[in-house]
Amino acid sequence: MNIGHAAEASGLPAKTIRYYEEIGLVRPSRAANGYRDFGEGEISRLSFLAQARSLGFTLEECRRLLELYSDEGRASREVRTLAQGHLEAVRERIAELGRLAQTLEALIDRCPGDDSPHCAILDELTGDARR
Amino acid sequence: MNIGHAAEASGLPAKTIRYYEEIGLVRPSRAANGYRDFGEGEISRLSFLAQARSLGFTLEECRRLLELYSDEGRASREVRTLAQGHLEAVRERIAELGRLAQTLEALIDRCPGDDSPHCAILDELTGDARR
DNA sequence: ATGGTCCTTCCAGCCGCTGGAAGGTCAAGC
DNA sequence: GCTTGACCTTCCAGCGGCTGGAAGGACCAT
Repeated sequence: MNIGHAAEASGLPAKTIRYYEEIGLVRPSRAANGYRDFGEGEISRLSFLAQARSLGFTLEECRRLLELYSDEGRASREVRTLAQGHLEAVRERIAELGRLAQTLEALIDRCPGDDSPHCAILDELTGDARR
Repeated sequence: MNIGHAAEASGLPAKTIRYYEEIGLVRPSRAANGYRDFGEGEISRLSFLAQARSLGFTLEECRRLLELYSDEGRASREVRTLAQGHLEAVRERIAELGRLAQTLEALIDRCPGDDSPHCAILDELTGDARR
């Protein structure tokens, strides 16, 4: 299976697959003509990566997840802990963005949004927010 | 005012200030010895940038905000629109991360997290989620 | 033989910095 | 006057995770 088909099968762009090979996440064999040749196992890894990435795991987390995936003797605790950590990071990010959104909302509310130059948003940015 | 003091005054690292100069967000003059020399105006711009960045505006948005800031004839509508767009982007990101968190939570709940190798998270990633 | 579609490698760029190397400048203390 | 140390300068490289493009080889159908 060459890279084009692997891309179609896994849902990842060919460019991304080459990149994943470069950083050692997949190791396709090579055909006589130099083309990459993806077997079942490699396709599985690629699909796995596509899924894990879509859940927001970093590539390093993906690397660890792949290790656990191919380790029959893994403890599910390890997977869970990894996922928990990621979830925690996502939640923190959400909280951070939530505070941001609130601040922005408040500022937008106080900006007239008309032809006049006065604007609470600029006031905040310049530190003229008092008054 | 040299870059070290400008950094202290604005709250931005000196490296960042140099970078901002490189991309044309600030234009400090130079002293005879080649050192950057920041006047009041430049310090204001740096503080403005620090604030705007902390509200999550991209550097391109910051550039536009600085333009509006120094345009006495601006219409506050323009600032508001820019901020609205940014807020919208933040909200979308929050929604996206919220969906992510929910999915992760559900998966984590279904993973025993013990010594056994079976794990709903890995099942999801491999596409074995049915059953 | 020709054309079109694949594949290969390599290099560069996105964003917003950040680190480090190599060297110039300045102020204080001996 | 000389050294030390803290500043400053430029330049280059790297982070994550790709993405685009150029230049050239391979394959397949006509």
